[in-house]
Amino acid sequence: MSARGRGTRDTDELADRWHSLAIHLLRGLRREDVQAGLTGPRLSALSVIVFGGPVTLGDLAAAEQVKPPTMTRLVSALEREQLVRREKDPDDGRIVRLRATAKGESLLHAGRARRVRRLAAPIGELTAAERGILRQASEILARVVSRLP
Amino acid sequence: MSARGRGTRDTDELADRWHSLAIHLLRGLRREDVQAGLTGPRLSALSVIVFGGPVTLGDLAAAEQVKPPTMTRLVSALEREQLVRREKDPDDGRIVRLRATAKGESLLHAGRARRVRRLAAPIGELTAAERGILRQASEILARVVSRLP
DNA sequence: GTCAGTTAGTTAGCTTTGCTAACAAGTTTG
DNA sequence: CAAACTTGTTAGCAAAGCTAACTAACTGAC
Repeated sequence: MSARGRGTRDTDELADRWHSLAIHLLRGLRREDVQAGLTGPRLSALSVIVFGGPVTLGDLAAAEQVKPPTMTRLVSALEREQLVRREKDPDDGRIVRLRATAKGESLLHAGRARRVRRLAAPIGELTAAERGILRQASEILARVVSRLP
Repeated sequence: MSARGRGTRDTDELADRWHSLAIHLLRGLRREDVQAGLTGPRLSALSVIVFGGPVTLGDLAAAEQVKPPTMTRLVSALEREQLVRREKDPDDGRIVRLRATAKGESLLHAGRARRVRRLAAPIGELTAAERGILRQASEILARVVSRLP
């Protein structure tokens, strides 16, 4: 079926609903991010660095769907708080490699736990079947997001 | 089952997954919002005004999960572009009631259509069953968001 | 009826995040 | 080697979020 074929009305309404949902979900969690000592974008970038090993600044910007100057600033903030180190690449002097410090790792885990706890509370109240639907939907939606034109 | 009972690991992972998904969904749509002539928060506020009839500034701020000063500025921006009118309440001089102008309504619909089209493209490629899951999940997640502590 | 307290919204000032444009330094290639 | 490309940074702008402090208007107790 084509993207504008049958079920267009349905599709549009779904799209709108998810857009609004994403906005409200993030606003609901923002407070917690701040309490964790890191804002959302910083936490998100730190998370990629922690789990994705040493990574270049450009790759990190691409992963976070952000332009390089924005990532430069995010990384500088993380470095100022000693959560991340910039390392020179021995082979290519232009490249900056990013690595999390021990402090960065432990802060990430603490912050993530605190944030997740907040969202996890109401998710934990759901039935197992409802959580199953959320799980399936998250996989579908991840695919949708990765295919945004 | 309690919120921290069985399935805690599962719940935490779901929470984390949805948080990250929301961030990336919004970043993917940001470009389109700008092209629509309105930023995301403005579009979102305008949407509440258009569909929710005349509404007070405080109620709108609460609905958008934002503090009053933030909403004052969003509304001022919308008013400057003549998308919204501030109206005095005849009974209570403190209250500001917000109403969309005709221009505001048409711009909302145009912007919404443009934005939705972008997200709707990949959603339209899904099977009907997958869309069904997304629909169920959106209802479940809306309940989750409304219960964020 | 007046005065204290509360409520609704605004103003001022700060931080963070996003962008583009312009630049510096390093690498590759012709 | 010089030209062109790549990587990251700096500078400067706008938007959105906040708190603190203020004005104006309403309410209630006396």
